[in-house]
Amino acid sequence: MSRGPSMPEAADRMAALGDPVRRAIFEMLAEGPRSVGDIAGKLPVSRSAVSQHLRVLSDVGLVTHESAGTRNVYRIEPARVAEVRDYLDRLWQKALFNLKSRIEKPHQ
Amino acid sequence: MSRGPSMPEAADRMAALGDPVRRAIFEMLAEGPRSVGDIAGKLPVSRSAVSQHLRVLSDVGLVTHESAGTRNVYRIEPARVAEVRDYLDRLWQKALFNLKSRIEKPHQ
DNA sequence: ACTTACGGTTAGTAAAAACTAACCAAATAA
DNA sequence: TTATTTGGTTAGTTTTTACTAACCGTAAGT
Repeated sequence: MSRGPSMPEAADRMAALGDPVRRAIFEMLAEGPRSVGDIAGKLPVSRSAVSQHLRVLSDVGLVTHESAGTRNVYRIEPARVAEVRDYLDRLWQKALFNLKSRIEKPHQ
Repeated sequence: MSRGPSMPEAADRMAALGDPVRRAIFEMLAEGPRSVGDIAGKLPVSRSAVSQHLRVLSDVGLVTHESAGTRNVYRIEPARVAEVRDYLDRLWQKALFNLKSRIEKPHQ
């Protein structure tokens, strides 16, 4: 398939959502698009920190941004969220199946 | 509700799955229950590291263990995985809704 | 009893991640 | 033009995290 050197996958997005501040940012964006300063105003970290967190989220494709004048408005990319959800759903189904089929037969 | 001081939530489980080694362990366990040494044998980290990772996964309830003699067999707790999936699903739905309803009205 | 296999815990170290402060650039307002 | 707002970037520090090595306990085998 030869995807790029480090095309972000569901796993990378999971890591991005692992940080509590980034989760807070992400949940805010789930309510609707917001500017950087707006987000920073509601969190106990500096605007710079928020900007860096948004970069991480952006790198894995979970959010996109669009500049409106001097402001930068970020929004969630729902399709990427769905991918992470589906990744977990597959693991969940697999775990369910493998627990049912080999009950009490660890690693046979 | 007064849940304990640090009852693990979906968000905490997300953080636990943020580490690549833990994700590898978790995906192995999705195939079926395995012992600590067995897992360590297939990963480029020490048995001690695996033990510590399993502790993290165990603390957030994503896995459980059961000692069989001198071995300790870990398995996935599917219900907890489903909770994380549902957490993401709610965020996804919310994001979808809020993008549709207020198009081009950032933070109004 | 001794030995081996298995795994949790601790101490200490190394690596990664998050944060603030300072700076710079671009767009708007005056 | 000059000042203000907004936000990205960098440098440097602090904090957190992951890791190995060494140790200890327990269960089973001999």
